[in-house]
Amino acid sequence: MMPGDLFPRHMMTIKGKATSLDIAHMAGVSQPTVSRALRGSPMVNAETRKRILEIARQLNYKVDKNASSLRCQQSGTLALLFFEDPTPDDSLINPFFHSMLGSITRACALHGHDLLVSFQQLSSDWHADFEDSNKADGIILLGYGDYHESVERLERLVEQGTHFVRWGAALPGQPGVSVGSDNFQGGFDITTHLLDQGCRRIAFLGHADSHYPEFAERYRGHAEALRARGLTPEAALQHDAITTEDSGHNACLALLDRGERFDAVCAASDLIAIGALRTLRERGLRVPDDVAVTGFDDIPLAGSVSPALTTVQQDTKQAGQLLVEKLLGLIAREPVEGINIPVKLVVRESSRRQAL
Amino acid sequence: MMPGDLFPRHMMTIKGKATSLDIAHMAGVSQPTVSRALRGSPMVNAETRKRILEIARQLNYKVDKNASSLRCQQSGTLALLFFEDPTPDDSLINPFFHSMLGSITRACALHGHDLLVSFQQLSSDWHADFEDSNKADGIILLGYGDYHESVERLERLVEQGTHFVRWGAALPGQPGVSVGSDNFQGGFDITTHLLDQGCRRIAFLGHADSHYPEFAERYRGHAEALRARGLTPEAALQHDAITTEDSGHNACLALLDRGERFDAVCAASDLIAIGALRTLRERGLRVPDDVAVTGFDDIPLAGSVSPALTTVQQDTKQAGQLLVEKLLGLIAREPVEGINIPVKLVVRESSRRQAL
DNA sequence: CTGAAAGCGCTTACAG
DNA sequence: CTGAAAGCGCTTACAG
Repeated sequence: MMPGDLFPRHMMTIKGKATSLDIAHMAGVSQPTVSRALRGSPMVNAETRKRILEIARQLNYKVDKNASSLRCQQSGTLALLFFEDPTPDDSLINPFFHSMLGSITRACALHGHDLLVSFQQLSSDWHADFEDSNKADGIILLGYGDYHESVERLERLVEQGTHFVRWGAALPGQPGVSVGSDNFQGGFDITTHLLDQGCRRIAFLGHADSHYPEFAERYRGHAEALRARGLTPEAALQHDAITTEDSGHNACLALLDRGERFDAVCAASDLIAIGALRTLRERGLRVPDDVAVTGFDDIPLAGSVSPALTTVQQDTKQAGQLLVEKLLGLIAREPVEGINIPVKLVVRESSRRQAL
Repeated sequence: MMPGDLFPRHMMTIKGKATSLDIAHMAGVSQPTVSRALRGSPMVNAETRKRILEIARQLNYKVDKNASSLRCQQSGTLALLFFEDPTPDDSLINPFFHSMLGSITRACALHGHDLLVSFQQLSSDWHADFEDSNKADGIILLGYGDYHESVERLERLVEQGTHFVRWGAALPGQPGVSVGSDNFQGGFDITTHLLDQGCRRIAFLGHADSHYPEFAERYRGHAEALRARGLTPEAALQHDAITTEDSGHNACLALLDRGERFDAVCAASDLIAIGALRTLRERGLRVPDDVAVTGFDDIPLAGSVSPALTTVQQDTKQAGQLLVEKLLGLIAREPVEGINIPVKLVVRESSRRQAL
């Protein structure tokens, strides 16, 4: 170290944040060597590295992510876009997505990535430019809504070469990579369970068309289970509903007011089922004795409502992990396929008939 | 434009993302002019600006955030750190925090900022270096837990000059800026309500000491309400609990097993109250007739459990907004004070006595 | 109103 | 094993 050269740079920046150049001066090495040492490069002398690391620790030095991201052209950050349903009011996010958020953040942390979160109105232009601006290396799309309204934008993302995965039914012919639950199997299993409980006329609450592919798959499983027992699905027993409690409440009400008779409600989601529970309670119908009720998702609420809700559990932990891993795969330009994750039937009181 | 100079730069980068230099070449201006035009600087000729904007649109150009953040030394990003309670398992985040997340993301968007989300184990070292690495301009801390365990780290953040706000009881002598609910008033109001319903022996479920300042404030309000009616708070009627359903269940059970008699449960949170509801149901006690029950938070579940839960509503919308605004104030080096937000009593069936 | 120059703090060839 | 050089893509004085 040259006497006249003592820490001039460091003296100047001591007030602000320390940079790798400050450390270089203090350690008497060049700035690239500091960079190498901090990144654990093997081509740095062990003692030099130790000295550098110690100084960095003392100065509470942290690598400037903007600089390193700019240089490396990748950010180590993923973006999560939540799409909200009609309710643009406060904070009524589907509880199911909350679990997903938890597992996604955890999976990101596990892979050393940070997570940007953004809520989107379905209608508005997607704020999907996190990748374009190099703030994120890829995007996770999460949220129900009319599939037909989003498919065009998905295609544009594919076209632009944006790295993204979406949570939803993984069906052939969709743009991009999807990770979802095995909705068909879930619908099949829970309907079979209702049949096993002696139910014969099962109302299905939830959209059953291509606008809502996940619900449609659940309905397909539902119908298949009926047919497997020699029953015929009746269109009159299906009523559209989106995944809110109110929507479920209204759908159940509509069927009752229309004079439909049924001994079970197979709801396309827990929130819908909880809305139906309310309708049935208001009408003095006992659950499960008069009408058995089932949901889908196994949100935390499902076990706490009264009667506790039989439902299909989605494996959110695995889902979050897979979403992150598939996305990282895409970013690494590996071949990536969509997947449907196995589900699990969870039987609780809402469908347990006393007498068989 | 010199003939020999036609788009050479552009030709080279047309495969990758467009940069401001590409646009400059195409528009026949210098790169700084492009930068100015895109940022809406008034010192750019209107026609030039128009031409530049059009080219940028065609190329789907987005400003590189890493470059601009590096240059400007600020990221336009805030970080949200969730601290989780004991349950390191999956995704059991307090539903109350979910609402907060919603309102915080919305407030961020409103102020043109992005949000990084990270979950922390309380025990581990805080991953609070988002600001040190220039990934975020400031940090929002969110999560219950033992205050004594975090206060030291909060002090270190203050010392380091980190910009942060935390959600929690805003009490004198705390390090940093806190935004919280008026927990004292909430505890006072809901206890007064129980007294108005004819309750006389009210159990309080939740920690009531300085380890959990928010709960302690609620208890203080509770005790004050009793005294205002000439009653004396009894230590035997208070039982510690953290904000989980299980903890509430156990606390209520412990009081019953200990032989305490009470005609109301004033729980320090909705989750605790819901746990208590379960205990009471298991013991064959009717709510509200035998025991009235109240919570605190007004999570979505509160209105859906049976009987629906009387509780104190925290204004999460305003909370999220204030957290973001206070933090932005700190970042802008404005003087910023903590605040306690007014709360609202929400009366539902769980405390409505038939006969007064 | 516009351009040439400098520089934010890194990482990565390249040369030794 | 280490250093000098270049450059990632911006923004901001500075000069005109």
